[in-house]
Amino acid sequence: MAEQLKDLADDRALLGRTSTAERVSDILRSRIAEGYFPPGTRLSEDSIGGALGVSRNTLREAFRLLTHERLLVHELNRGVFVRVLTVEDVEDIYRTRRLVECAVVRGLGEPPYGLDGLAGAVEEGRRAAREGDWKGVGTANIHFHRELVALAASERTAELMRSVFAELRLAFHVVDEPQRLHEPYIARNVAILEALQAGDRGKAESLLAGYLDDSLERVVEVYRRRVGEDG
Amino acid sequence: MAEQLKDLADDRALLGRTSTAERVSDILRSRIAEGYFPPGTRLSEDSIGGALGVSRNTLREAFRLLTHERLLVHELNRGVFVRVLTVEDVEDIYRTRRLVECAVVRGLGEPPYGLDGLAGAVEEGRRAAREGDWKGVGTANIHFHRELVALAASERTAELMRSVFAELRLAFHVVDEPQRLHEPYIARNVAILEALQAGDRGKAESLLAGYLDDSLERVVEVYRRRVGEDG
DNA sequence: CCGTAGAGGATTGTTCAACGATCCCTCAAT
DNA sequence: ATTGAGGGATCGTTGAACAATCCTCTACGG
Repeated sequence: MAEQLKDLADDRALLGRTSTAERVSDILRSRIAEGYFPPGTRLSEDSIGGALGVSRNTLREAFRLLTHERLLVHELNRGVFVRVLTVEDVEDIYRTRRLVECAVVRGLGEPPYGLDGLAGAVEEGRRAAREGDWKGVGTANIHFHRELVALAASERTAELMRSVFAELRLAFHVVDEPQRLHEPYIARNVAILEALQAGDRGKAESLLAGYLDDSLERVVEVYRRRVGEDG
Repeated sequence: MAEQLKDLADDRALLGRTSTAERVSDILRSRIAEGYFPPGTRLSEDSIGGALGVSRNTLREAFRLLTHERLLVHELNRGVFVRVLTVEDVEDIYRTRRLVECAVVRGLGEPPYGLDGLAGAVEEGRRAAREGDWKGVGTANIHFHRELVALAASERTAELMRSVFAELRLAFHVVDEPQRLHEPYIARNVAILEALQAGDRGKAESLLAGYLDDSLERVVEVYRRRVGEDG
């Protein structure tokens, strides 16, 4: 009986957590993630509230949730906009990623590790690449690194990085050259995974660090050009 | 509860400045930090909104800010409560601290570093200790580690840890043996600072790791006993 | 032709009242 | 001891109202 109650307690998370504001924010979050609302878009209270059939108060509550996640920015008396990351933001994102992700790898105990999630993300990326779905490759890439962070088995660390990866997607949407951006890193993720499978943390960490440095450089390079266009 | 509401009404005078919701959250945050609202307390929208003289909408926004900082937990249709950390939470907090703080030290470039903030926090702790203000020692201790994280010069990393440290304060308040908890670590912070001043990152990192391990053990030990009392 | 001031419309900021939904407590019945 | 019904309290959401602010378009003067 105790077993069953424990399992039931896990399901509880799937049950009650559905206020209207949260559901609205879920919808908007995924719309933003998929690029339906590109960075810079203004989200009008009237139109979105009307389209979704919720009141302004509820919608504003959803906006606030997403603002806390740094996906929206709020400008007084002007409304909320999908965040436009600056180059400094992108650099800070990668600074955080390098700090945390490398620390996760370094902090791993003795092998073997639970690498199913990582292997799954690698496979996901390969499949998307075969189908020419470069956006899907980018998503799989993010999944790979999210799984990597999950190896630390720290809820707080995972949550921080979830938000950081969501921000990173904003940068990817601005860049909008998904193949050039994501293709080179499929092989590198495989190499990291193989190093971990071999139990070689040191190699995995240095591969990861190199990956992040290269990725930052590439993203910033394209990003700076792209942002320059608008100004 | 009646006492508390009366006192809250006195804070109403401070409500002259920035966004109302932020000011409300400032008030509540410090009230929680000082233990005025102990963990587990339910914060009623009606009574607190009435005592502070703000509308429910504004108060709910303040609640949301604090919920995002993990100081409050929100239960659907039940309201918000001051968070009660579990032992697992405390362990996760220290897991995150160890991951991030050690990574920050490891990731430092070549010396010298900007250690003024750290030195200031050490001095703050010494002064509080001289005055027997053990709660102040705990605060200074947190400041020390916040300054340590600031060395990474990453806005996102700093923000994560700010929230983690705020949570930690909740644990400290439950434990409520500030001298036993904080006194031993004044000297250890000094040692870490000196290692950094000498440019010895490796030593600083191992001192820091040892500090965090000991601190976790001590907090968890007392915390588990303390939580056991309530059950 | 250009720049500026101002009027008007549109949008957001804030509060309030109301109603339904949910939870908790109590009490009676099995 | 467990179940179920009822009542009271609180939360969730909506809709409306009004003030404050921003944006656009127009008209005026240089």
